[in-house]
Amino acid sequence: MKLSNNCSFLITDDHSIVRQGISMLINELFLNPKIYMSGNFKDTFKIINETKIDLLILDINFPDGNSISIIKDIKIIQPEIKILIFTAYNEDIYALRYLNSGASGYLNKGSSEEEMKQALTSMILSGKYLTQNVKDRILDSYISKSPINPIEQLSNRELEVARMLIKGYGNLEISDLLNVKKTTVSTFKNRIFEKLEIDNLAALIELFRLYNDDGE
Amino acid sequence: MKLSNNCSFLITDDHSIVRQGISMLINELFLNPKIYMSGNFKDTFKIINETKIDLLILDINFPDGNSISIIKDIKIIQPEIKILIFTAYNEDIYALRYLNSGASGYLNKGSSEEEMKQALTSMILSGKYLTQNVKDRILDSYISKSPINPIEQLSNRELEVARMLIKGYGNLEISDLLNVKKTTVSTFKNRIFEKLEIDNLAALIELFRLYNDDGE
DNA sequence: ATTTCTTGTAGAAATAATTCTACAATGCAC
DNA sequence: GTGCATTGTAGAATTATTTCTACAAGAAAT
Repeated sequence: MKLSNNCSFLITDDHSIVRQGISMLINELFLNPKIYMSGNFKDTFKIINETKIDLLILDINFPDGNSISIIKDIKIIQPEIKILIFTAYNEDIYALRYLNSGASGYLNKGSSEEEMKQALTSMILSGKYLTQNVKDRILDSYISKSPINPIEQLSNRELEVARMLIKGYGNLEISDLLNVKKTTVSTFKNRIFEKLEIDNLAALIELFRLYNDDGE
Repeated sequence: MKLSNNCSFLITDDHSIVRQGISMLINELFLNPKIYMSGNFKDTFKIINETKIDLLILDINFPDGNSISIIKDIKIIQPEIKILIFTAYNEDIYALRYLNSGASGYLNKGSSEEEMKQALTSMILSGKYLTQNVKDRILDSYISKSPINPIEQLSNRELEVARMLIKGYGNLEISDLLNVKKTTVSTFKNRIFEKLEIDNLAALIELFRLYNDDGE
C-alpha cells in the first residue's frame, strides 16, 4: 500500500545512476509523486525557485562551507522544504553541521535500500530522519564534549582548507579559490595542525584516511 | 528492442542505491538477464565461485593494490568473465592499471545513464568498453613503453628521498639526514615529481599507496 | 552584561622550497 | 671506446610558506 500522494521530490546528485535508483524507490513508496532531478546546484536552485518541493534529497560530494551555505540559501527560498542529506561522508564529522544548517535528515550512502526507504518515508511523514548514531551524537553534544574524532574539532572553514590541502593544492591556489590572502591560508593551516597536533601534510593525509573521511 | 538474452550479471557496489540503478538499466537493455548483486568483495567471491557470470560491474571505492589483486583472483576463477570497472576515481590515474590486471572496461561514475547503457551493451556485445581518453592513454603507454609501476623509474637516492617526503619530513630535515645541501633535496624532489608526472606531495603519497601496496 | 574564546581575516618579517643552471662521475648504447 | 643520458651534487635568484602579531565579529561562559 502506497503512502501519502502528490508529494514533490527533488533529487540532486551528480551520478545519474543514483538519481535513477532513488527515483525508483520513491515510485515504489508513494502515490503520484512528482519527481524532479538535477545533477548540480545551479539546476537545483532553478527548480527550487520555480516549484514547490516537499522533499529535497541532496547528495553532497564535497562537504565544505559552500554546501553548508547552499542549504541555508535553499531554506530561505523555501522555508518549508525538507532536506535529506545523502552523502558518502562520515556522519560523525558532518551530520551535525548539516542538521545545524537546516537539513532535517542525514543518510549515509552505503546505507541499505531499506534504510533509504525508511528515510524517505520518515521524511515525508514526520519531517525528519536520524540514525541512532546521529541521535546519540546530538545528545552527547548537549551533555558533554566527549573525546571525539579529532577532525570534528575543525571549523567549517578549516575543514574546507584541510580537504584542499589533502588534494594537493598549495597555499596560493587555495587562497585564490577561497578569495582570501595566502597568509590567511597559512594561518588556517597552522590552526589545523595545532588542533590535530601534527606538523606536516603527510600526517594530515594520514589522519583523514584513518578517520575514514575519504568520501565515496 | 532488447538485446542478447539470458546473460548473467553481477553488480558489486557498496551502495545499494547504485546497485538498484544499474540493475534497472540492465533490465531495460537485455532480455531475461540474471542479475546478482553484492555489496562487498566477500560476497562477490561467493557468487563468482558458484555461478557463471558474463559481466561483472565492479565499483571500486578505494583503489589500491588489494583491489587490483582481487581482479586477478576473479579472472583466475572465471577467466571468461568480463569486468567493467565503475568508479568515481580519475581514469587518468587508474584506468590503465585496472585494464592491465584483467578488467576490460572502465567507466567513470559521474557518467550519464546513456554512457552506462553504452558501456553495458558494449561489454556484452564486444567484450570491452573504453572511453576515447582511455584509448589514447593506452596508445601513449604502448608507444613510450612506460613501465607499469612508475616508482621503478626512480633512482635509489630518489626513492630514499621520496620515502622520507612521504613520512612527512621537510627538505631541511632530509638534507640533514642525508648530509647533503637542501637545494640538493629540492633537485631530487623535482626529478621525482617530473618522473612521476605529478606536482605535489599529496599526489606522491597517493602514488605510493597505489603502487607500493603489499596487496600484490 | 561583560569578559573570554573562537573564527575568519591579513601584514611584515623570517624561513623554507623551488627554479634554473651547472658540473663531474657513472652507465650504457652503438 | 666514444658520445649521450642519468645520477648525485650545489649555488643564486626567485617564490612560497611560516611565524608572529593583530583585530573585529560572533559564540560561549560567568
